[in-house]
Amino acid sequence: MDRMNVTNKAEQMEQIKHSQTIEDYLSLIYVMERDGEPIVGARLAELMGVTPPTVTNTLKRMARDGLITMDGSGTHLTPPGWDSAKDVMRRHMLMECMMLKMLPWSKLHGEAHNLEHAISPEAEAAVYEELGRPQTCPHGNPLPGCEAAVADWVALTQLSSGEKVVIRRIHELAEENPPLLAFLEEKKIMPGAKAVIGEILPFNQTLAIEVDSQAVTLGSAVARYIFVERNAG
Amino acid sequence: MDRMNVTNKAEQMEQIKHSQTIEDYLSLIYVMERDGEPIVGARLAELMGVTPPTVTNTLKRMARDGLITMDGSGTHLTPPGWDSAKDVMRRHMLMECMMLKMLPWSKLHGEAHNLEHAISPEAEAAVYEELGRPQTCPHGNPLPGCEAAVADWVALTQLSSGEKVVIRRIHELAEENPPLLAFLEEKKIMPGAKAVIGEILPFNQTLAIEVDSQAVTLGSAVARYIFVERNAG
DNA sequence: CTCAAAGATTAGCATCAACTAATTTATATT
DNA sequence: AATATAAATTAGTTGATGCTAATCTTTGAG
Repeated sequence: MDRMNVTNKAEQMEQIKHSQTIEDYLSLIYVMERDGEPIVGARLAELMGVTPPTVTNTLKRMARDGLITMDGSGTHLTPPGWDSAKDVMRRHMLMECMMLKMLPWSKLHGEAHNLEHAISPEAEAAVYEELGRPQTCPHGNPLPGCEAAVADWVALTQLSSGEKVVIRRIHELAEENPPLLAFLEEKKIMPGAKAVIGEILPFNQTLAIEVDSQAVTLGSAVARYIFVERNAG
Repeated sequence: MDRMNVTNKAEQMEQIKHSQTIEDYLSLIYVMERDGEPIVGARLAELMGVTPPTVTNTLKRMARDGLITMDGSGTHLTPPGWDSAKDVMRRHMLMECMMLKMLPWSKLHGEAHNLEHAISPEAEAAVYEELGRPQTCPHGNPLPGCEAAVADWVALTQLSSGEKVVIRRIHELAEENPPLLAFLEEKKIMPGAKAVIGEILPFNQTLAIEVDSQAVTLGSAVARYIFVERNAG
């Protein structure tokens, strides 16, 4: 009896461990669901670098294991799915923070993508404390539960020419593109950088900004994923 | 032509990536080969926590992939096998060092056992520099190429009653036993601790030592795996 | 309303890494 | 030499994760 109670408590606290593959799917679905976007298998296939049938199979296993539901209303995380997904996301972001002093900014995501599957809950907690309980990752994305910390930042695409801003956040889905991250780092488009909005050319799907006295023209698909703080100098 | 040369150079430098399972086998075989012990499949099965047929199959794949040879003279690492094995060992030990400030000593090995498969060569190099190019892991085992740093330390089983020593090294194979590590940590039998050899009872297969004013009796199978510095009391 | 593009699924296959059950091969010990 | 113990292997199975080829299903434009 006593032992059963202890076990039950442990199960409530500790996260069930999933395979690396499943954890990767959970991360992607988490971001999409958090942002209110539909879960499209074809999109997952692109982001995961696998074929659509592989996604179908994997999502079936996830549904079988109670992580997601797939009905007429689309694909959605279940409550246990949310728990596991938040857990993976937090590990991912803390691993990015941990490696901040070791690696260039643009390589943090890739490194953390591997480390996130390997770190134990105990080590994760130690890192969290060691780093002063961060609310965002080095790209400015919020740790699960800290969404409020980023709520006021707006996408570049919502701004007008001439506005002065501070870069605050590169969205998770942009992080999935390593050459883009390297480009942004080279152009110093990173959290904390001051910027001025330049020419906005909707017909050309571009938006120019000046960062560090250097003009950079961004495609709108990228600009959509860069969030800034307004009225900040 | 130029591109091929570049590729070849890269292959010489960068390590070929193997599965976590194969990396785990490589680590164990590395330690056994380094110490001149024969590679016995049944021993690998115990240490890996799998059944003997699984070991047979896995070793076959490793031989097929050119990591080991299995002929009349036993099982041995090939030159590429040595390279990959050293690479895994170094990553493992550096991950132990990296987590030293986050986790209790007895949990470093288990954590690093997971992280070792996840860290990139670039991050590994950064950690190595950050930590001041260590020669041993927190258990006193030598990084590949640093064997000389531990050559003078002797096993507890080779000492006589009354000798004053400093604990220097807990052998890799002892690290595979988590309860043992917890026991050693609790008894403060860790690198750096001063100790005095107590009663040696060969017929009982025990050896007593005093650490931190506390007497501890060790089984000889454990004592064999603890190395100390002599004449350092 | 038709039809092409996009998305999802089915069917069939391969590899890795496990397992059990049974067998074979050494190695030691009387 | 005979036998007991230890080690290794063979055969057959499973599940996760991938693939290709082919086949539905939507769904958005005309």
